[in-house]
Amino acid sequence: METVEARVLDAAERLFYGRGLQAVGMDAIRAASGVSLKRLYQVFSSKDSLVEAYLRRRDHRWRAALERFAEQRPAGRERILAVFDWLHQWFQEPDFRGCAFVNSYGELGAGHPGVAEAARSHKDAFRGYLATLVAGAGAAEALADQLVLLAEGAITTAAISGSPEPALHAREAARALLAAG
Amino acid sequence: METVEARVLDAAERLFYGRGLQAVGMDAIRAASGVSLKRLYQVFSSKDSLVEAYLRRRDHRWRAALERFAEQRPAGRERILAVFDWLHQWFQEPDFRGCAFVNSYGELGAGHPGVAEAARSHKDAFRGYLATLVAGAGAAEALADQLVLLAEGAITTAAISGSPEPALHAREAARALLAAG
DNA sequence: GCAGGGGGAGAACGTACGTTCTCCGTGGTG
DNA sequence: CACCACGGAGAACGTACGTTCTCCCCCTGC
Repeated sequence: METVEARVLDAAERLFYGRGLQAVGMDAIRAASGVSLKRLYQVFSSKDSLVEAYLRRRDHRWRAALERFAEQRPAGRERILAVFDWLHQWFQEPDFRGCAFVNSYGELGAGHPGVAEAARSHKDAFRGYLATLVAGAGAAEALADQLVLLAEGAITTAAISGSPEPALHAREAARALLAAG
Repeated sequence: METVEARVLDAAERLFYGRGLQAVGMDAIRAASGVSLKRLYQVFSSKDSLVEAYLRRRDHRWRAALERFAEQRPAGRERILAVFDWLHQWFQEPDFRGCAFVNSYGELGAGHPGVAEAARSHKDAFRGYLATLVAGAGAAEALADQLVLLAEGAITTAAISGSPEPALHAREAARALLAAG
């Protein structure tokens, strides 16, 4: 009873995230979703609008998954370190290929304002979440910016190196910064 | 008296870095370099080989510029912090658009082994350089991995946010980690 | 002056893609 | 049964691109 929109977005996410935006044609999404081109264009008026819907849904899901995971740990330092444990788990998923927003921004960047805006707002929201965790731990607000860099760096480095280890290095650095602050 | 190869690589770097790999056609490189398609294909047998030459040259130049800058500071902690000062300068260049290797890897990633390998070896070399700086400062080797994450995160965050500030946050975090270690 | 070869401009070719259109079958409604 | 609105399959259309080819000019060596 899944809706057509959901089936299309599932296929789009698998393909766009796995192979890049420009490398995936609408026909590949039709084949992967089983939704005819005609119907597909009734639901998403263009490839651009499908790309933006993909990024929007991924942003919500990614942050919800992170928050669900972190909130199982006690607020404070524990919960901050949980972010890096979650990254470590994510990096080990077989289809992990880095940050969808960084990849999309790097591919289209300028010249595609919708994608650039999606990347900016995703990163802003992530920083905002870290800031609430930092406040909850009673640490200096500047720490949030530093944690963002560690997480961001870990995601990119894990993608390129193909190893989940950067999450552990980032976790250790975060621990040291928390202890120093 | 500039060689044809250099003119082509200059144009390729400007266009590939500024707009992405797939968004730039060979004809745009011909127009920007003033080298005819025929000559262009005599020097680079395919677009793929031009892309790889672009990444190779950029890797060398980028690391050489960083090392030239850092070596003006005294070895030790000063020289490690200089890395982040150099990033801060880079982020303010008007055509800064993040890391060419991260962008290329995100765009093509799997399915293009030459690009993936170029990204891996660039990041390895950068980590290697930081490791020598860390050793020169007498700090624990694990610090190199943490500094990589800060630098990597700063590059990506600066690109998406459009602000050079992440370099300062990364510098401050590096200072704290150095003091703690 | 002249033959020949290298190079430039751009056409040509094959392919891929975003988007739309045509044609047909089907299932619900009187 | 007759009608029709919808949806599927895939052809069609316009464009863009990687790569090669054609044609012509100019420069060199004799």
